[in-house]
Amino acid sequence: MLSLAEENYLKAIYHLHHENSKAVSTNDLSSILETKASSVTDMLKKLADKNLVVYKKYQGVKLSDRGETTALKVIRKHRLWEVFLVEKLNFNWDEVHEIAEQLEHIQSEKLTDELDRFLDYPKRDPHGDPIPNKDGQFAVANKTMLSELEIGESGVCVGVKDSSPAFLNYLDKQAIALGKTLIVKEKESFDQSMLVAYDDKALRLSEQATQNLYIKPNS
Amino acid sequence: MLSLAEENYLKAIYHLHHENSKAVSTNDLSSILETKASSVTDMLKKLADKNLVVYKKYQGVKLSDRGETTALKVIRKHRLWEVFLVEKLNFNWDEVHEIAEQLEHIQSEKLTDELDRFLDYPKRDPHGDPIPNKDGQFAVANKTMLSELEIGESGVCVGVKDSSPAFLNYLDKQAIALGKTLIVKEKESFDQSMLVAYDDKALRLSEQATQNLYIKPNS
DNA sequence: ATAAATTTTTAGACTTGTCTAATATTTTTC
DNA sequence: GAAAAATATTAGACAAGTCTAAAAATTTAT
Repeated sequence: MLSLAEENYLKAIYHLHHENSKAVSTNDLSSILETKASSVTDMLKKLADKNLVVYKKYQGVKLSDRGETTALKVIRKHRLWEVFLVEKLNFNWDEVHEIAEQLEHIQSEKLTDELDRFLDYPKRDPHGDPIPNKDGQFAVANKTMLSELEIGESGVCVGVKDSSPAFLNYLDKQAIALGKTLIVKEKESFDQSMLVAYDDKALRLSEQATQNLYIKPNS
Repeated sequence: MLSLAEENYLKAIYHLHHENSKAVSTNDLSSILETKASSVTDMLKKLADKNLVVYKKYQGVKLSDRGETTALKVIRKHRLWEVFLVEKLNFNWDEVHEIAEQLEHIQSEKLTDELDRFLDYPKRDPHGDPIPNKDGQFAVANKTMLSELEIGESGVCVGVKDSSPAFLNYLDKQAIALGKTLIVKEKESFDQSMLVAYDDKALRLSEQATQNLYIKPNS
């Protein structure tokens, strides 16, 4: 039975590893987890003792199979609860992360599986992230960053990389939501901003924005 | 912002106080909370410093107004989650307590209130206990222990005092559920057991059982 | 390829909530 | 109303998870 802190470390290692698939550094973990590097080192030793991670001093860390399974269970719970909050309890997609951070640590396999059934086995959370099934498996979507599209290309919004309330709120304000179709009208080489068209209007998006919106390209 | 341990102490003080309305003893708390008496003393000092309880050495403890409000919020959440688990997630009434013990500590007023709405403002949890509203108010039911009924009297099951899985399972096995009407046929003065009739059958219940079933008497 | 900068680890300390053992207070009993 | 029993508190210790400051290892730059 893992502590809340241990589960949070495993989740953070999972996410960092899947961003740039190499061993995760102490500093990256400390910045994500908002702790000091020395605390991270302490915890990595403990997780290594429990065979949840593979850790060699000064070499970074990665999850063991057991660690990955555990991380995926926590992520599954996090995303299912997010769906619940949005679909059943009238939450907006920018309000759910913080609460799901708490709910993801509730221990009850039956609870998780019944919640999954109650929500009708959702495949994605409100931010477009895939929900692992009971066995930790999930579909990898065919998607690119909006910033990768060329002028004239179009696609459907299918997710966000940055799911901070600030970004999600900004998208709400621009009426950009998952499912909307965007067409790239211009790309400004000076600042990498883009002019995109949707819903009969056009909008300029900063590089910051286009590098955080996932698109499923048309064709 | 209170810790999980602090919330559990407040809840335990609340429950013990409402059983036999006098100041709650250190030993009673330690037995409910499964800790040592010395740990209880330590925590009571801390809660007194935070003005959540009124505590004088060797004199027992009771909740301050602020402490009672806090305890009622935790109890409200516990009971709402129990309703959710039974009504929406197919749990039996003997399975929900343990999970609700975890869920009751989730911090989000909006979550609690939306859950309340989603469940259509339930008045009682699956064990018949009242659910405090947003302001901490709840209806006190007109009920007595089954053991208090005389021969020939009848009433409807409206709650259980002991909500341990063992007792709830026993009731399930006897097909006794909330809402059932019971009629007292015999009372045995030797061991205080009772013969009760319901659903066209008769059953002998031990004193242990009759002292843990709440009945709303007919007339 | 060495010096400087960065990253990581170690050592020792603090907080929360718990424990055991010893002591103090209250309650019960005779 | 004293002695015995029960209850409660204090003192000191420990584990988990964190911190700061100092030391060690690695990476980068010249």
